[in-house]
Amino acid sequence: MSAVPTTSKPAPRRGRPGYDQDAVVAAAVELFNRHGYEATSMGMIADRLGISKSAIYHHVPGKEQLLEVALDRAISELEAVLDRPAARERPVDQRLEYVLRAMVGVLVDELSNVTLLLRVRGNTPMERRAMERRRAFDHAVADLIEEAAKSGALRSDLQPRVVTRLLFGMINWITEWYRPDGPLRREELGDSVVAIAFDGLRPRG
Amino acid sequence: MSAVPTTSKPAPRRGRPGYDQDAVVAAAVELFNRHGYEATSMGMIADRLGISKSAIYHHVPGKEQLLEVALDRAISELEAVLDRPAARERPVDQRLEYVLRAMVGVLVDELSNVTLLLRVRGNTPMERRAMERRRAFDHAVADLIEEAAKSGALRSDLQPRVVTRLLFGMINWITEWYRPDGPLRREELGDSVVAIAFDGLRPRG
DNA sequence: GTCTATACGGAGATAGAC
DNA sequence: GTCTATCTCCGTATAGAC
Repeated sequence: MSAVPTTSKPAPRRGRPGYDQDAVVAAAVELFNRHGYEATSMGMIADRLGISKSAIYHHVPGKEQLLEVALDRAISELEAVLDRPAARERPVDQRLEYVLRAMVGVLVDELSNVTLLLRVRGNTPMERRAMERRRAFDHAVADLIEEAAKSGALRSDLQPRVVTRLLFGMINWITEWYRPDGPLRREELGDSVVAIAFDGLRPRG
Repeated sequence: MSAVPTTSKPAPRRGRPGYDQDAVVAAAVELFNRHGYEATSMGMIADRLGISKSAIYHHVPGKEQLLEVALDRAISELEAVLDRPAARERPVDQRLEYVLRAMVGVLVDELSNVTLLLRVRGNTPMERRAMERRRAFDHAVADLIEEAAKSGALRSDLQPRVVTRLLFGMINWITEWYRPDGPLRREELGDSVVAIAFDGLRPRG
């Protein structure tokens, strides 16, 4: 249903060599994350790629589509997590644990695009559409947490909504510091998130 | 030592009525948080205040100082937390708990300014100075966490650096969703953060 | 403390050549 | 697929009147 084709064709392109849409979008996303979307000019993207401003318009109709392609990719990957069998066919507490780990995985794999998604403020209709999809995803995970709390798998003295926000904080903030070329692997990161979320830092007696 | 005076004079100003620096900065910060610093124009700030662009230059030498005043205020409040007696003169685990709660308090009290601080990307020397102060604060809290881990007050199977990042995520992300006019009070929020951080979500048997 | 008028550069986007 | 040239609008900042 998305208006933006992902253009992920692994087949070698024919014709004159040069950039394809994915490469242009990737360069744009890096700059959007550094300077903000609105403050990033087409000239900056062109300089980064070593081509002229107008050449970008061959790959994409305008600046906003550069953002839209990246946001669509990020939110689609997150949505896909909830459709996986492991996120649907288990006891609630195991489903929640799986989803938290999977969210960390998507964040790491799609770090730039998800970073961009999390920074969108809803200043245009397109941004609001992306935020709405994100909000639906957040709600689905919140429902999972509430279900787990009602089943007795989670402590009952905390508000599920607040818990959801705080867990999302732990995970979403990963985009602000994680570096794929660093020493920490995604699996260890997921383990740490789950460890704190379920058991906390105090040693168990 | 900051180059930017805070201009917090509660005494009524004399002379011609109009805005003072604090009011101009407050309006600017709201817009910076919505559109990003670079994408916010002096014209947008002027429109918000109902004055002309050039009138702003009476209160502040330029756009960058609007940012600097806000960042200085945010980081100063955070730094002050670590100087409080309660953050220095107790067992490490109690000091850590106090600091986490106090960070939540500062975030809530200085929500707009701290939000802005957390979104700075280091694109100018001034932004990098603010980030350096923030980094020093983060390091001080990280040292506290490491000290608590070594003393046995925290479990030893998690890397203190990763723990620090995840705890900062829970807290810093509060700027993305907390609304002061909402039903959740700062004390409850601090309690929830501490509860998850130390004990996690699993019921204790 | 605020205004109007203006300087000057850079923004997104298009036309049309190669 | 990329280029140069150009359109039109908006950016920060300044000068000087009230």
